Amino acid sequence: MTYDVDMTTETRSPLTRERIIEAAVGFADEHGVAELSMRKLGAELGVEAMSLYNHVADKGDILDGMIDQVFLSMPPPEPQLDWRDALRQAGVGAMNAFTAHPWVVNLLVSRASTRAAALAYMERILAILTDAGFSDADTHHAWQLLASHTIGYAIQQATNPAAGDSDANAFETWLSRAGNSHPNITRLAPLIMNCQFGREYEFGLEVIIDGLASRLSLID
Amino acid sequence: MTYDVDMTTETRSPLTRERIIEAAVGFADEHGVAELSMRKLGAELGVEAMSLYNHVADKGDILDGMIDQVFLSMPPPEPQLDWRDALRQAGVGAMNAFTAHPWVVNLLVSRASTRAAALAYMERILAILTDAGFSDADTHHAWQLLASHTIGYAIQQATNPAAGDSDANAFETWLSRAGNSHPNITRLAPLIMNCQFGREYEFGLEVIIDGLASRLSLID
DNA sequence: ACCTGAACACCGTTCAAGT
DNA sequence: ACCTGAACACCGTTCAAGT
Repeated sequence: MTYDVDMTTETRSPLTRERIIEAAVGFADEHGVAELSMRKLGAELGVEAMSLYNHVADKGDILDGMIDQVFLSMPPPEPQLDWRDALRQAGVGAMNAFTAHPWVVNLLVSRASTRAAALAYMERILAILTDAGFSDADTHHAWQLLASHTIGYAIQQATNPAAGDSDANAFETWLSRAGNSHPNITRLAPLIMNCQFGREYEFGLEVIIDGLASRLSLID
Repeated sequence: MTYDVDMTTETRSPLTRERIIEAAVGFADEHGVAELSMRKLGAELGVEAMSLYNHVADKGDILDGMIDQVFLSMPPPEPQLDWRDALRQAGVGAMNAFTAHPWVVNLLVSRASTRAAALAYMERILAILTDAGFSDADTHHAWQLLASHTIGYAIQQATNPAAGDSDANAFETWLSRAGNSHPNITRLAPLIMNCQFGREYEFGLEVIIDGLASRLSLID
């Protein structure tokens, strides 16, 4: 005895590239990107691994799509903002996305591919700087500095020795064993273990923006 | 008929953890860390893959050893230096090591393990800052800022869209297709493609050191 | 003590076969 | 047009067997 209405079952919508990438992002958020495999992703979607190849070129295509989706989730800065506020908003928006999806910095490094969405983000920052009056050379310098700062903090956060359950333990056991020969780390251990990366990031962002502003004031 | 002296053959010295890691570093320098496998590494050493397990715990043990070796290759800053020069020397030394072994930033991100050699590097920087007169909180801020800057540039360099042979082409073909909607990237393309990351890094390092110095002068 | 072959459980991917 | 099972070439790793 069969029913016509099987809309109530879990897997209704047909497979698409979009749905596959969405599921991959969810899987990576939950289990980390290292655990992601075609077979597991297929199972997540109620399908065999080989079916995925009807909608994506290969696994790399999925990983690229995941990078794109994270960058697309960063809201564009509101256009009426002062360039300082625009940079703050763009920076914090990127940092938030990297915090929500820590695996993306791993993908950015390991794939070394320039994704369209990442270039769109870059274009936004370059526009802010150019409109603020920076020369081409200084706009490029500033982009490098801002991008490095953001990526650098995202990585510090993602690889924080004192984050996670087991890692905090690992850091403490290392301290109890090697602490004597590392007096400064020992003394600063509480600060290191309770590091608020978001605040550290914003502190550094202010330093950089101030530095850029003083450079701009030299010109006009 | 056998000879006692087989010192002339290629594989004389016995297998050790040290030799394995050394070979792994050389392999990664040449082929990239993604290509590294136990079987290939064994072949490189004239031995079956399974023999490696007599000297290392597992592949992760090798990867950790590779991280250690890169950090150990960074020379400690000369002790008599002014703190600004000491930071410059430590920063440039780290950047040079990351340039010579671009795969290490990949390992740092993907493994998220805190290695003893990396902590020794951290201890050096903390000592410089503390000796210069920074408070504990500011020493921690400064470490975060300097480390983020260094890691960030290393990654920008390792994933540079205009580096390598095929990637430069990829960036140019992307430009010819999407350049119209990205006027700032198009205008700055020559700067982007000829970016001297080492110089960009040092430019940013000076900005950071100046910012730190002004913070220090507020105190005394 | 150290090395090895065979085996196991996993990969990404191809391809002929199904509907 | 889309999904599948079997297969291929590769992983990391274990283990009993060799010397």
